[in-house]
Amino acid sequence: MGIRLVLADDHVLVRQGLKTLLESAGFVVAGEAADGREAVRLVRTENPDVAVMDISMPLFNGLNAALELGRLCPRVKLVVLTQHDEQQYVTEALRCGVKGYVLKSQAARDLVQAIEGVCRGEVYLSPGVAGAVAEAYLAPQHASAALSVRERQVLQLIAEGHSTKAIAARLAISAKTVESHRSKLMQKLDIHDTASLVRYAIRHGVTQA
Amino acid sequence: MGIRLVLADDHVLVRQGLKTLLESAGFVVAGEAADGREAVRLVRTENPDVAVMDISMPLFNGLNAALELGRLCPRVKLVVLTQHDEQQYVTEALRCGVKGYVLKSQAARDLVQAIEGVCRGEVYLSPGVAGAVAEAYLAPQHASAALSVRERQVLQLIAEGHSTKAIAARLAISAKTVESHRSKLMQKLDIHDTASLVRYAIRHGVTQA
DNA sequence: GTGTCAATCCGGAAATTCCCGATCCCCTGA
DNA sequence: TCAGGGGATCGGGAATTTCCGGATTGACAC
Repeated sequence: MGIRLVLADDHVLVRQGLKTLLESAGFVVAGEAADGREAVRLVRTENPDVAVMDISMPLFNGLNAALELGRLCPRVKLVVLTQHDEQQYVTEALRCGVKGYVLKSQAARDLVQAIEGVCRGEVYLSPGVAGAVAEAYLAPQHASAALSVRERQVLQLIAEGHSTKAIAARLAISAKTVESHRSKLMQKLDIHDTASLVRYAIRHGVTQA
Repeated sequence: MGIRLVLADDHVLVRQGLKTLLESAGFVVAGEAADGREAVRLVRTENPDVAVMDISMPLFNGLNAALELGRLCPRVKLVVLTQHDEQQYVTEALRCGVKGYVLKSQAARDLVQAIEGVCRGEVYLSPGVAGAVAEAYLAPQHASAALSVRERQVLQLIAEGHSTKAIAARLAISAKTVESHRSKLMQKLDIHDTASLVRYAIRHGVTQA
């Protein structure tokens, strides 16, 4: 009998497509969920071998679900789907107990291999993100992944569109200090342009679009 | 013979799923593309009945492609897929000549109906966005910001974090021209810093956070 | 055929970012 | 107690980018 899995994605259209793909690959889709909360409930009742879920879902996302499943059903392996290949996403997912990390930009075969891999107890990463993980291990700064209060403050002001000079004026410090915080931010986040900094801030709720 | 269509989505995994769904619904998928540019090229060579594409794709998104197809291949009907049901997204898509607007949160049947509808010359909107369009008619507040195709394209690349130089290289134009587009953008939108430009782009679905 | 406008390009001044280093202060652990 | 680490603060100078003004071409409308 095939591997049983639960599938979670807030987009019904995408979910139906994935379901079809996975079934034609020989898996059994034991249930579907539209958000993380529902996914957790489903995993507890269905007790599948693997849970496959999108990370970005409304209300209760895939990583929240991952943490909860890690506590409640540690036997169930978790494969997440995402479009993000940046280092911070991958490492954060791994910290949440995710066993498989698959990029949506990869073909279906990649997802199939990930599911089979985690069932054998392996950790599976899509081609292209393994490098990010290696970097994270080599770079000895992941202890300082957390931003300081001042840095977060500067990040918010940058994302709100204030110039370095204006930020300096508002915080009553030198423009050079603001630059310093900015570069520290970029270093910590492995981001090297303002636009990506803004997107990071929005994604992390530091400011709004 | 079934309706021929071209499918564009930057996520291979999602695209494969959609392809399977559409084929089992009796459509013929004549080609697949990973971004708007490729989609336009494919439509011109394949000359399908319908183009189905995700709005949010990197480098050259679905609405850019919509505008270009409206000029080059007005016969080909366009159905866009998106997760956004807000009024501004819908009306903007309609202004770009989109004939079908389907939410990813809807089931596959909705997409099938949309494709069949636009082939009969109808405009199809997913349940839930019709109301948004009605609102837009009642509240005629726009009168603003009709960006040219090129400007939208530059805006997207800026918001994705590419430098002026990199954008120039990708578009095969002078960096000076990119600067020119950028300043035109800022003038039209009354925005005067990159961060706000990025937030604007995200709010209007030109790129995502 | 004239006017408008998008798209392209350029020069030069002004502003900003980036990469180096440095000081001060606070806290923690040996 | 004191050495060390890290955050917060500043600066110089090179490199890059933005900003402002102007200018040309081609498409399309009236």
